[in-house]
Amino acid sequence: MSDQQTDPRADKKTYKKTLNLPKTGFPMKANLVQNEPASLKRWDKLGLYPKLREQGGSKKPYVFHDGPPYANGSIHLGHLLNKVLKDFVVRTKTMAGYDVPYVPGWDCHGLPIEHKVMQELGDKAKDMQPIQVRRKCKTYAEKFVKLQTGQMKRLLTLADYADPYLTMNPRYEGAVLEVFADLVSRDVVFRGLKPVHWSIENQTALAEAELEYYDREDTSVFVKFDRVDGQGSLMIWTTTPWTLPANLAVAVHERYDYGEYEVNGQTLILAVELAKKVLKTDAEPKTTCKGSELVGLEYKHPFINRTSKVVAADYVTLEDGTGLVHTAPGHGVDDYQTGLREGLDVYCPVKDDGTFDDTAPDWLQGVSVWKANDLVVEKLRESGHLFHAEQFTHSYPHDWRGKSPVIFRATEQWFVDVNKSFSVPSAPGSAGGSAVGSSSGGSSGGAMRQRALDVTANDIRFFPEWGRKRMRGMLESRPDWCLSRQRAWGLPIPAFYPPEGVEGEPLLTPASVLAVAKLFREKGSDAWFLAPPQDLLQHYDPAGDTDAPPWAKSCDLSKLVPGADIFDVWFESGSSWNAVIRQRGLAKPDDAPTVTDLYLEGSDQHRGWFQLSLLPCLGSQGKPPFTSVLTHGFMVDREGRKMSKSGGNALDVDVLLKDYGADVCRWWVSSLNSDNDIKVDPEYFRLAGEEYRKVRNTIRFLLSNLDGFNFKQEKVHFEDADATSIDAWMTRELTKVSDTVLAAYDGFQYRKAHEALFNFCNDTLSSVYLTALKDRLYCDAPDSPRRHRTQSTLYRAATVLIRLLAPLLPHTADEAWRALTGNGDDCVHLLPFQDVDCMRQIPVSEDWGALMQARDTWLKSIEEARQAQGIDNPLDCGVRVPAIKDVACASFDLADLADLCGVSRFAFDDSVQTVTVDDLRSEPRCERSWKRDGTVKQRSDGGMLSDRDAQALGLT
RNA sequence: GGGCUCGUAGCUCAGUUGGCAGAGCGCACCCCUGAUAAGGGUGAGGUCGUAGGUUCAAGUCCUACCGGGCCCA
Repeated sequence: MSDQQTDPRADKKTYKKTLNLPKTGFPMKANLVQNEPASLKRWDKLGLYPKLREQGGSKKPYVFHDGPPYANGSIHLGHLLNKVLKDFVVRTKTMAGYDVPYVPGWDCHGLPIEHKVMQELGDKAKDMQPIQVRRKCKTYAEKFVKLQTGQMKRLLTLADYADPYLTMNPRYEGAVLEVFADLVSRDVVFRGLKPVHWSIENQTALAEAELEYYDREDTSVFVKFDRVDGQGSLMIWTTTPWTLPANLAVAVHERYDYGEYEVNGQTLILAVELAKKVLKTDAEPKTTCKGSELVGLEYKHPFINRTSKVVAADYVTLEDGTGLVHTAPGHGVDDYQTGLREGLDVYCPVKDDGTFDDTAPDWLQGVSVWKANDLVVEKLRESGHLFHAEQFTHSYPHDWRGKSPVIFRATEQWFVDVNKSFSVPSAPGSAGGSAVGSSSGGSSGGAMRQRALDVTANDIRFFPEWGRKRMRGMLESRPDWCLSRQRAWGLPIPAFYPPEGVEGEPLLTPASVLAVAKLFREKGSDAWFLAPPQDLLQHYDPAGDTDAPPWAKSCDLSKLVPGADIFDVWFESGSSWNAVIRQRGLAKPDDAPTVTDLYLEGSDQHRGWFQLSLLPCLGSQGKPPFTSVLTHGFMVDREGRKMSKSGGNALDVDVLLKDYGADVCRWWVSSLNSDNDIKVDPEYFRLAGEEYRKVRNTIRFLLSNLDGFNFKQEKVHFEDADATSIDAWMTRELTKVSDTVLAAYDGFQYRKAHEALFNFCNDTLSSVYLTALKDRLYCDAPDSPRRHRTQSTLYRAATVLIRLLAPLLPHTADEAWRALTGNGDDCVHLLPFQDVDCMRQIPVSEDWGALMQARDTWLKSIEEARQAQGIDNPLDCGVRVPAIKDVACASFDLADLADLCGVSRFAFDDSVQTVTVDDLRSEPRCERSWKRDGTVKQRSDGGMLSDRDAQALGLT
């Protein structure tokens, strides 16, 4: 006995075995990198996604639509953020009681893939037919869909990966054409001119990505454009003299100063700031004016019988030239925009082969543009319009394949007119073939732009709210939508041109488009490149189509010439509300104001997918595709700079998953304010891992103290007398955290949920409640009512907490849930959030708020006293405090309060003015609970024990 | 250059209609050793991007500027 008293280790040995110490199979170490893939397999085996669909039959649907990432490359941090946020939506809405079918998709067509494939093919590409290139592209896209699918699954995202949507699938292609047919029937699709980069060598349009810039020496000229009123000349500058025949305007900047200068008896007008450099003189201008005063001034073309006007444009600069910009809408993008605004023709006298057509002056007809440069200069010199010519070296675009210089040239393209009013037949919506041709009794009129502005202002919800402004600005400034591209890898625009020798508009009617749609649905769009025209139109009868152009009605279909244009890929992805949501029967009812509930993408998609889904949907259905638009920001590094592979500051998702696991990455995502820029650094994942461990350990403590406890059989029903118990307080806290987190989930505020959950684990549970419980959990008799009441509460905490965490930490929550139920086949993801209404019935003293607030000051006093009196262990302290105003102090269990302070004894004592800490070291210590309880005395086994501990051991 | 947006503690972020600058992490010091590669307590940290203005009072409203981001040009 004396040994036991002198050697504390002996105490341990004696009584440790008599305690109810925590025990669980839920390990402290998560080992996510190994265990998460195992979870994936288990969910696959269980059929989690299909099971949820079965369950969902009776539930209200929540229609959430995935925007398609591009099927190219490995996923990056932006995908991680986007996909995890989307998964939060899917999982929180599912657990909130909705049916949330979620079809992931990929954007498969388009230039980046075609470009990559062409690069890989190298010289071989030149001899290949479009269909051969397309097959390579398809294989390429499939490869990356597969790769990315695996990576997205690894992020533990829940989606219909068994049946994703691919924009290159036949059923998808058919559905896109059905949307297009609707737009055609609204009469908003037209053919117009637009300048594009044109390779003369390959006689094809090129995209920006297919250009390579090299230095090139050209003749630059300063040219005098004589004023119609004879009062001098406008001086312009250009490095492409061959574009002068297409000059239709001169642009000035309204705010710049322009001056009239006398040179060799002529009056020349140019920007004051550039006069010295151009005229090589210090002469002062005769007069000056603002550019705005020049607007409207008429001038004569130097060698064509034509007058044009000065217009204003804000892209005019004072870096080169004269401040007066030669404007040829057929030969430049800026020029084209200006031309549109000013109502100028998109005039382009240059043919496919780079020679001038018969609208050009006769001395240029048939001449190539490169030869024309010299001819034009010579002509200007002869007529006295040339002020100066010099060789000029500048960076100039070249065809990436042939390395030959390209030109800007207006070509015929397909457009959607966003300013033309149309009406939409009333429900049922078309985009499936029901409404062909014009229809009466449609919905209200208005052009696409105006309709889009209206719904943006009034009907759509934006998260964050400023998305509304951003969308509006982009809609206001957008031009007509150019739908066509001159490429191979895409969805063909199903237009047919008349046979050679026949004049007329191309055949493109609602019925002809739907006929091709039907064919594509059956055979895929490869048919366009394989089948003869009469087969492409096998579902079409021109004679019965009132919209068909006259020539087509009597034409032998086999003589038609299929067009070579494909759709802008944005039209394909912008039709996904039809090609995925409506086609799969997932849409909201036809009479609902929108097709889906939510689109969620990066904020760049205000211009991209959001807008380009909104426009076709308004055109086809007369209503927006989404009720709500949720956006997130972009990844930047810790200095706030953009992340890029070339910048060397990009993080690899595979590496992050390997180092931290998906749940930690997801926990990080949930911690973000994702409205705006998101700073990323490896360090932040380490910190997220630390927080994750904290949460995991808290759950582990809950589970480890529920070992052997059967909630259904042993749960304690709270009586009124329990209202002042610490367990009642915890129950109230549970309802609070549940309310907070569910409200945050409902409003997509995952950061708020994250914060509430972490603080609940870290503070409410770990620091306050669980710490206070240790004594009773470990030392009370295993089946004591007090311990059972606490375990009932622990169980409730576990079930509420684990389910709230499930959307954020799918693996860990699942693992914990199976540990809680003891059934390895259970799956928390098949359950709704825990209903806490039954817990609200449990009586709770309203005094707990004041007590918990007071606890902070008690702890501070205890700390100070321990420092002052040299008391190491708080269990060597007793605390006496004066009664708290308006609190029924007498009704509280002093043992609860002592445990909340971590001391051996607690009392309300009106004889003290302030918190008083007593040194209890002279009193005997219970060798089992280590508390200096007043009841400690020697027991029948010889140990010094308190009443409670003696009772627990059955000793007297 | 234009539209939208952001700048608060070392880090991540809260800060409603103007009313005494907050939380968590990290850090420092201490405790426990019966959650143990865990757990608890206490504490230090800020000229709210800069400069003006409105106001009794500004992180918050206004103006300009500086530095980021997205989308355009």
